[in-house]
Amino acid sequence: MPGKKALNLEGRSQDMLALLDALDIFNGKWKIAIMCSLNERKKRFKDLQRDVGKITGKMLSKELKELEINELVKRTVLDTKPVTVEYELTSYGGSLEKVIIELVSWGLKHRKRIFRKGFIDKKR
Amino acid sequence: MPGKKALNLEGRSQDMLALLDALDIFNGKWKIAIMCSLNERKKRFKDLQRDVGKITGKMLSKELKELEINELVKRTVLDTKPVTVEYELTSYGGSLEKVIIELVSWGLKHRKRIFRKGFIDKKR
DNA sequence: TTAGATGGTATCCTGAGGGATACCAGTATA
DNA sequence: TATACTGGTATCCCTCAGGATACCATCTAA
Repeated sequence: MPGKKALNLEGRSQDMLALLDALDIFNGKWKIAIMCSLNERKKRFKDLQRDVGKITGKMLSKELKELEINELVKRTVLDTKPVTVEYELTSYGGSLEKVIIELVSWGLKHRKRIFRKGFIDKKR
Repeated sequence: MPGKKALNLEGRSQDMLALLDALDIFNGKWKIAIMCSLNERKKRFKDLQRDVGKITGKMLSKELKELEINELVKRTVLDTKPVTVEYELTSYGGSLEKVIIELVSWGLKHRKRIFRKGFIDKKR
């Protein structure tokens, strides 16, 4: 199939570059889940740990740091009896709400489909 | 979904379970990018390889197989001079379009933000 | 006193995710 | 003849993501 040469096909499209950039931000196993949990409301460390799968403290701490660096999450230390720390989305982090909503929405449909097919959820 | 109140005091919410399921489907470094590329139109192996980042043949092959198993992508072998293989989204795979659109859209905004801040894109 | 909750950090260690490279068979083009 | 394209496989190899575990200091409740 010759002949389709001269489109603006100089490698990857802007869309693809943008997507790869976005995916870079969400490397690691837990970042999107954390963002999703925080999208509900601000939460403390242990709340997050219970909320998100079986993440270890070390991993949660690490992922949160990276999200903070990327200005998606804000960390606030409260001067309470045992120190508590609150995590919340920044307004920039909030700009991910649509992505998260679509992802969750798809996940819900996917679950129904899986269950309809009779598969068993062994992992969680 | 917005405005959700159901306090789920015992463990993770349905939303979180659904999200974790969805993320499981997209493990690996390239699956979402592949889906994005195929969302544009059906493509052949080498087209995909050029389209998506610097993915190796081995990885592309592997990711495509997994997507096929999950019924997100359909593979068709064409009886041409050198055998060509077409990959396209299944209708189920197509149900991810909104997710992809939101992700790309966010990525584009993110790129602008990064460039505005004067960071340099070293990796691609 | 002991246990629990708070939010972490420091280490150790393993598996697999994934890159690099070579190779294959068939066709075409120069 | 030699090179390049098609869509892959087969190996080798190695980093590092991420799990397990222990630990820390402070405070409260039983």
